[in-house]
Amino acid sequence: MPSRRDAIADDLRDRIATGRLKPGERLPSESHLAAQYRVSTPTLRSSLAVLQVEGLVEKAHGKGNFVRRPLRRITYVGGGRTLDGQTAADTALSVTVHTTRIRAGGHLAALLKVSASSPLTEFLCLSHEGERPHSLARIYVPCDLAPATALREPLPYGGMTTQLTQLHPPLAEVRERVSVRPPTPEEASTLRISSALAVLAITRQTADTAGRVVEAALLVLPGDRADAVFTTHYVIDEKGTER
Amino acid sequence: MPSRRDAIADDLRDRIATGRLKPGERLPSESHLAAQYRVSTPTLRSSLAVLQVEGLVEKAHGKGNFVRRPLRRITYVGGGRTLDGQTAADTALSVTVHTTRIRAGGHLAALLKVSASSPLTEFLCLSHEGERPHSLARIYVPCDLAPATALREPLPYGGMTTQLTQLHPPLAEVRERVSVRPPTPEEASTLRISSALAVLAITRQTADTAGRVVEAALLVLPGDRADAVFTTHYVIDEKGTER
DNA sequence: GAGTGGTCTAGACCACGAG
DNA sequence: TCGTGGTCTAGACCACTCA
Repeated sequence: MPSRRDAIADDLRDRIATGRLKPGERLPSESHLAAQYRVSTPTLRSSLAVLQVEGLVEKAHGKGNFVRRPLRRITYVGGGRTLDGQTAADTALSVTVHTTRIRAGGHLAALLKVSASSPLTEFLCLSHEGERPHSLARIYVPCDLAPATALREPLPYGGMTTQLTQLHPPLAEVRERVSVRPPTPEEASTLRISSALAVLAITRQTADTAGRVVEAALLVLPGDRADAVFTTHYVIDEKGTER
Repeated sequence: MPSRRDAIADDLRDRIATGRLKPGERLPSESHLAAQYRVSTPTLRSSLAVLQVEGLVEKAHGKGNFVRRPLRRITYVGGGRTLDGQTAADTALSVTVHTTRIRAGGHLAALLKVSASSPLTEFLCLSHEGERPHSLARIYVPCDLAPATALREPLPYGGMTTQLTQLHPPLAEVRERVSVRPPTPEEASTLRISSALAVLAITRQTADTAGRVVEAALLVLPGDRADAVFTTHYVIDEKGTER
């Protein structure tokens, strides 16, 4: 037997799917809905929570619950085609970059395969699509690979990309690990997502032909809007099929 | 100011991290904990819900709340190295496969780039690691590529892999789309995960050199245990850097 | 100030698991 | 049967938004 919560969530989901509740529209207040469905407000709120993690409803404290506008999906393209990973070209993204010099701690040292406390340049990137926060990226590069001017005049977004593709030795391999987890409180607030919504977390390592890790990135994308796409081509040589 | 819920969740998380609550151990009952923390049971339950989506606590109706044993991570390796995508070799996975003949609906037809209602063979794979459900895979192959015996004697897991790598024309490209979403009720129950825990959903298309999609797969992995790893190599030719 | 959602309470009743 | 978690109630009080 379906619970009241799920039954109400199903009904509201249907009202959204069939357009009886339109994108951007405000739902009746929680107390009104609770009265309509003849349940208590906590029960009704748990129904809304279901729709919230599905990305169908957006809550705004003091204003109401709103049907989410059909969300433009974010597509992360893997494989190092764009080093920053964002399809920054087609969507008008505004990006703020903070550049800092830090020292590798335990986690970062392992990621970049450098000794602990070796100097790194951190690019902290927050991209917006209009008013809406879009994604969060922390990119780490060994200091000798980052332009010395980066601290004073931050690179434009993607500037590090062209910088790296001209390296010697050249780039050889991109390794990306995708996982899903709840956002940290900071991530939830900067991305303006509910802490109940999972994020897509991508850890990227880029290495050159000498095996040196020239870049590592920690990317965080809101789980309800983000996809990551990876394309791998098989290469045929004389001996058989390889990768 | 942190809410009571978060404060209690933080405290319990700390008790788990420092080993004062050990893996597999049963927590005090919810009413006991509520009394200890001097909150009502709904408040305490919401704290446990936080730890639950973080994968630290497991609830068992009628038995209690348990600290999760450190979970062996599932790593999906992308790029078609193993067509089934599971690292079946090193972990003792038992897999049940159900083979069915179906007709492509709208979604599947688009995925396989075939006309609607063209015949497909579906491999419904549920893998277990010991007692614990591990992952769910629905693999679709055009009927003429699936061995005719598949319906009577289901292929061993991975059998379709070797079948496909020997194709003519040979395989050319694997395209994988990773996204995160809440599980469907069926997925939640077959994978034995809470419906509040997001899953990693991977849609895979494998094409041959003629551009024909020879396989499509819908993979579902529990979000608290799963990673997906993609490795891309750059190929250098005389003209410059390519992929 | 009026209305909204956010948090929390102190219970009630039901469903499940184990002895 | 007993203790457990699962669901739900009918409120209270606070914080936020907007007129």
